Amino acid sequence: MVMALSTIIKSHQILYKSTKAIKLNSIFIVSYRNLFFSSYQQRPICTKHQNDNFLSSDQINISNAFISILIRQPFSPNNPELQNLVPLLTHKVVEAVVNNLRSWRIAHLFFTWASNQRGYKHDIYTYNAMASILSRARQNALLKALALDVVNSHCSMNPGALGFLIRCLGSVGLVDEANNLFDQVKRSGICIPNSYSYNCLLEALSKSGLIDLVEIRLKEMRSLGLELDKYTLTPVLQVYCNAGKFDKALSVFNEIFERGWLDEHVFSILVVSFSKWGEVDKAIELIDSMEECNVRLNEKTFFVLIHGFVRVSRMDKAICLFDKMRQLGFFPSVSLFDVMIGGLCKCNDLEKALSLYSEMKELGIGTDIGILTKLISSFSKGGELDRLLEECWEDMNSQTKNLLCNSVLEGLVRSGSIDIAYDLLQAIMGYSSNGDSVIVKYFRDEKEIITLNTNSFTFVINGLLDAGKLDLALTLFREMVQFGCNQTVLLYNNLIDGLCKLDRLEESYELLREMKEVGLEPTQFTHNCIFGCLCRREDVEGALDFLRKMRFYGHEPWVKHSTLLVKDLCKHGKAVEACKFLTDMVQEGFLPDIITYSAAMNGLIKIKSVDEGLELFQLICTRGYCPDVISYNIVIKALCKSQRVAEAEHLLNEMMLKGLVPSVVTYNYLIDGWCKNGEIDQAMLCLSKMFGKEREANVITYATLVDGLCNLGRPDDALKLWNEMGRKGCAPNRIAYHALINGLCKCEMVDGGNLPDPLDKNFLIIRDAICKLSEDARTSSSIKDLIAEGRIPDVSLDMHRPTI
DNA sequence: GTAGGGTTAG
Repeated sequence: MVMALSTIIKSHQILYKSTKAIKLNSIFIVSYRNLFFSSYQQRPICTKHQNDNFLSSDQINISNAFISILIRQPFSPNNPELQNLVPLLTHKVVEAVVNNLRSWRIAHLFFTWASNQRGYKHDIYTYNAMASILSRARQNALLKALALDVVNSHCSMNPGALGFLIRCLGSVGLVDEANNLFDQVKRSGICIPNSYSYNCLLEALSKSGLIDLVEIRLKEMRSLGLELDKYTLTPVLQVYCNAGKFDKALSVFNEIFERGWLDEHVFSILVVSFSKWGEVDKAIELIDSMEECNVRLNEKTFFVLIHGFVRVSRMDKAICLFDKMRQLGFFPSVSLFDVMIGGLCKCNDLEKALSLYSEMKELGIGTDIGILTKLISSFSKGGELDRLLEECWEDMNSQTKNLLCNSVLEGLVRSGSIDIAYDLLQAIMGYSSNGDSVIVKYFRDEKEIITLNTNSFTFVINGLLDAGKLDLALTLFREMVQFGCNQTVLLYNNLIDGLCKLDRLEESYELLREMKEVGLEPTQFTHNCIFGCLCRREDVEGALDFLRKMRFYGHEPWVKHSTLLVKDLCKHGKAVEACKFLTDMVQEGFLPDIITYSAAMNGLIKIKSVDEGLELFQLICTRGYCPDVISYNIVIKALCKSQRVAEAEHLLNEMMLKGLVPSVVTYNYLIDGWCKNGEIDQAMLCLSKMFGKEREANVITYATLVDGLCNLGRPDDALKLWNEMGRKGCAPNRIAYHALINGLCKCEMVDGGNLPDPLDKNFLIIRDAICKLSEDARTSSSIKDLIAEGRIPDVSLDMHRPTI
């Protein structure tokens, strides 16, 4: 065998070159490892895996031979070199090869190839080696297949091996597979699971939150007389904690306690859960009792807990833990100070934040610019920035002061103190400023060391723009150049945007011209600010001209602007012009979208005719647009309003066939159409079909139907529906009340003296509606008129009105 | 340092 292998290995060029006249001994491994390190970045063989320790030198060499073939791409199962090695395939070799290939893909190809070789069959160790690699690579599908393979192969396994496989499955969430595999091997007698196997399964089930299964398995363990240990109960505790099952978690915790298994991990699970449940006090109590048990939280748990407390703004407890942590001898990191100071700033406990900052300095932790920035933005909010500066100014070198300057500017702007920011900038620029802020004084005294940069100006200019101080922003923009700061595209954009929003179009053009002159390329945003302004002005020709210029830059006009233009034109009765604009846009190569066309359709319908709207609808369909629910709604509405409900129904079917889900608006239009068409039954049928769907009927649906029913002289049904509306939890509004009272008046129920008995529920409804309408300023006068005319009763006289 | 525009009842 040694001879045969020697021949094979010698046939490999790589090995031959690197190993020269090699013998089958450990020298080969060393040189081979070097080879991989240098040229293949391969993990060295025979170091990481326990199993490798037991490999004979033959086995090592065979594994190496396989690997050297496998890492040469591409892998081919019919490679004669591989075939030559088949007689040497053993479980140990397969395991070593799989474990030492860097690529899980190649490992799996090899693993599959091996399973197809005559005379070779995987055992649980090769399966597990592969499973472990697949789980680390998160190859769930392959891992699932492997688990099935294990079961079907009936390969024997001990409880430990079963546990290992279960953990592989569990770690990638294949918990059903783990559970099934467990049962299958147990049932078939392949393996008799022991406590360890069960513990592995419990851990997997717990991680996936499967409480029921955890309970079943635990019971199973108890009934089998298996010994429970710490590792059995810990996942049980975890699953209860994660599910918020407070009592059960506590009872498991107590069992762990009674059995003397309490450790740091168990404590941490419960403490972290308490904090997640918001039971901050209980968490603290538990930490105290841990001390009695001589168990310490570790640093990571402290960190998690403090973070958690800060997140829910329980700074008192966070401070408590922070102190405790330090009492226990942990040295808080700068990131923990960051979290604590950040939390205190958020809660506006600036006093404490500042004192923590001092402590941090005393501990010799350097000034952190992130922490200072947090402090600065809070202190500037509280107007006490000077106190902070007093505290930290002396600790800062000129570089830090310089860095801090922009943070101060940013903090001031962000906290809304744009005036102070502006004063500060002016002071550093050497201009006199009106402001007398202490912050300004600090920096003004050291203005020589402060180098302003583009960011300094950007913060303040943007702040001024947000505050609506466009002209001040423009002045600063002009001045920044003298301080050697470059004007940027961002600044030009923001200023142009500001000008356009104020309809100062000429100045925008001026800035646009200027930015091009200084070699800054306008962006889509720049152009669209101006395009939007032209659209808002309803300047169709201007917009089209500008759009042609934009095309030169390859910039697309934002369709929201075109839509706005179309909508505004339609609003002013210029639907035809709107359509012309769209046609021109298309000719320029810019295609409107379905929303723009919907706006145009709606306009055409309003101003011209239903048919012209429909025509546009058909046209865009033939051009490949897919109308959405709203575009269908627009045409359905048009058809319903003009008594062409059958056509509307046809469109409803069409949209549903396309997979569109009609909205409540769609149904409301149709319901109104049917009501007006005298097809009230159809309308009521529609209502009944809307129940239980996502498109639940709303107050408009009911008001429409109430109106419809009253118009058909069915006041009793209208009142019935009104009751139903209340039962469904749909609150009536002013329009609905109006529809009811008006409707009832129309069918002479109210003024005809046919009111229900005052003790009747319907009477109360009517009275309530009249009250509501009387209370509303928009309807009170017309209600008064109706009362004066004697058409409806004056309910204000009714002093004994029971509440409904 | 980049959005959000089109459709309901009396």
